[in-house]
Amino acid sequence: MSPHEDFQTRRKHLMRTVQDAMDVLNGKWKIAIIASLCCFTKRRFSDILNDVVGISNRMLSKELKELEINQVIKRSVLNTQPVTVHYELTEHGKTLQPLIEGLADWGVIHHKQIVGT
Amino acid sequence: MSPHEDFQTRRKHLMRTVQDAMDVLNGKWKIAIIASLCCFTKRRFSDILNDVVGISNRMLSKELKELEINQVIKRSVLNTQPVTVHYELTEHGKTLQPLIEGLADWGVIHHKQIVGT
DNA sequence: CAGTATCCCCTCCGATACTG
DNA sequence: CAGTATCGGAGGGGATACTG
Repeated sequence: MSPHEDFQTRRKHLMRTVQDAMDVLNGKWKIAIIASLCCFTKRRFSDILNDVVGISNRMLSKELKELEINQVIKRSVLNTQPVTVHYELTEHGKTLQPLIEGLADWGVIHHKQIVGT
Repeated sequence: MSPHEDFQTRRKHLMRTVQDAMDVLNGKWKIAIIASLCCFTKRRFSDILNDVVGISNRMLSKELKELEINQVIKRSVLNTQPVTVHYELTEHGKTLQPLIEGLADWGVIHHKQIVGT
C-alpha cells in the first residue's frame, strides 16, 4: 500500500468513527449536559437545568432521553414526595469523561491563544 | 472549602471551559472538517467537500471561514490556473488532534457497546 | 419537582444557479 | 477549482402554561 493510500484509508476510518461518536453527541446541548454529570455523580433535572446555561426544560428533557437511549446516562426515579429523579453517567458514559476533560483543557488553551495569555 | 463546594467549583470551571471549546466547534460540521484535515496535512476545498459526507459547498465555505477566524485552520491560495487553495491545521489547530483521535476511539467503543462487539 | 403540551419564530441548512 | 448569491423549507428551540 502506498503512503498516499495509507493516508486515505486512515482518514476514511477516522471520519467514520468520529461520525459514530458525533451521532451520539449531536445538537447544541449534549456535551454540556454530560459535562454537568462529570463531577459529582448524581444530579437532578433542575440541577442540570441550572448547570447548562440557556437550556430550556423542553430541550433538556429531549436531550436526556436521547442520551439515555444511547446508554450514556442512567435515569432513576426515587419515590419521594414529590418525585425526585437522579441522572448519572452509566459505565459506558463514563468513558466519555477523558474526552470532556480534554475538551475543557483545550478550551483553556484556546482562550489563551485568542485572548493572548 | 467543603467537599461539596469543591465539586461545585470544579463543575462550574469545567462547564465554562468546555463551553469555550464548543463555541469554536459548534454546528453540525466543524468536527468532521477538522478530522478531514488531521491526516495528510493539506487538503483542497473539493477534497474536504468529498471527505465530509453530506456537506454543501455553501456550508463548507461558511464553516471554514469560522475556523480560520478562530485560528484553527490556515488557508493558502496558490496562484495556479485555475486557482488552487490549500487548507491545513495551524499549530494551534493541531492541538485538537488528540481530541479528534479520542473521539474516534470513543466512536469505536460506542459502536461495540450498542451493536454488541 | 420533573416533566408535557402547545404555539410559533427564526435560524440553519440544502438545492440550485452563477462567477472569477 | 473555489467559491458566492439567492431562495425556500424543516425543524431546532424559546416562551408560556399546564399536570401528576
